[in-house]
Amino acid sequence: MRGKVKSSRETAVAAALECFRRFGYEGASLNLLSEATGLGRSSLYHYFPEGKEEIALAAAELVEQRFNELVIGPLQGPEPPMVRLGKAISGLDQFYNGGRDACLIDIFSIGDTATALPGRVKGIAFAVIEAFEKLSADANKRAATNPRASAVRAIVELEGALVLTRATGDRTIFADTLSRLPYILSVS
Amino acid sequence: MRGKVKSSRETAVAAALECFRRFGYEGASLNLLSEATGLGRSSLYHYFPEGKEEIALAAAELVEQRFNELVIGPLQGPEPPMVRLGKAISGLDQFYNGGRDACLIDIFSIGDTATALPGRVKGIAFAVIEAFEKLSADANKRAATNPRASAVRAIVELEGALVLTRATGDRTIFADTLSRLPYILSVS
DNA sequence: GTCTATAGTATGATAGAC
DNA sequence: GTCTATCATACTATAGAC
Repeated sequence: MRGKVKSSRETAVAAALECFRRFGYEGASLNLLSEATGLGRSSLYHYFPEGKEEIALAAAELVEQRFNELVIGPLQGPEPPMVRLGKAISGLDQFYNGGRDACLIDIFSIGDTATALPGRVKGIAFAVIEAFEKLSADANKRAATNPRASAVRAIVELEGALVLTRATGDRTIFADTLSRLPYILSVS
Repeated sequence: MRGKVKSSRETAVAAALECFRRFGYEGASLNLLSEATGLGRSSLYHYFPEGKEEIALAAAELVEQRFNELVIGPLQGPEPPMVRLGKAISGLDQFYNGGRDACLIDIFSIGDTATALPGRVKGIAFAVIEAFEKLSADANKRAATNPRASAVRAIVELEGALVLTRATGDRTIFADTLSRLPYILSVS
């Protein structure tokens, strides 16, 4: 029985994640979360007894899992660096929906949001930086590049592109940044 | 009497701006705004009859004014491009408090925030892009650079650096981005 | 201009029937 | 597991005394 279709909780977390990305932590009210998940406020408390903070934490965990599948995993594959980066770029485009969806690193670092949340997304940020760093190091084994600085700059440009794409509505900004990643990380 | 010191409204807007930058639009409740401004909820409605949205709009206008003074004005000065950019970099460092304070372009583009707000900050974003673009064009009059793309990339890196600095607490990210601006804009 | 008081609504969260 | 009903609190906003 279990495993055949996604459980209510799983689908609920995915819907809640959309909510948080669109409206922010404070903006995603239980009413919105209830509508988005189709669960009813009380049912939400059945799946997430600790309330809103637990929903947000589950959303952050889902992001971590998806990022591992779509970005970090491909970056660590056995193929040549450029192939790995190509897969990661596709994953990033998918994860951020072509620049339309916000990043929790941005969203969950605003305000006095609950204690566990900023730490969780901070961890994801560092994991991505490390993965980019290793890729850049692999691609430049005897060159005098600075993989760490390049990796940080890659995340900086991705986060900035998402902000500016959201603010201006111009999705070419995000697309251009994706296409710049090989250059930023010195992977060719 | 009036004019000697800043009016209550002016100081209130400055305090409210701090609130919005720290907690976001939804997170900055009237209680927080009342505490921060020292005005009392009712007094806030005396200065801003339309309520919270008017306060946020006034904050956005203050940002526009400060940005003109600290960044856009210096960029348009008569000095050589590198001197102008140096002043703008100092202005950016001051405006963003060394990376500690968020950008309204980010904050006010989250959620279903009131109608006038996203448009207002979008305007500021385009104004900065244009100013950077002209500076880069001035500095590369017969070179084959792309001033528009460079200007967009400068804002992208600034916004991204602010996000990542806020999320990680590492202010060197913002400082490094400031020091990269001459390179990004091909101004030397 | 600032205050107290308060309206009316939305919030996060709980209890208990089914 | 989902429902209705409800709690206490916080929210934005208004009215009116001073």
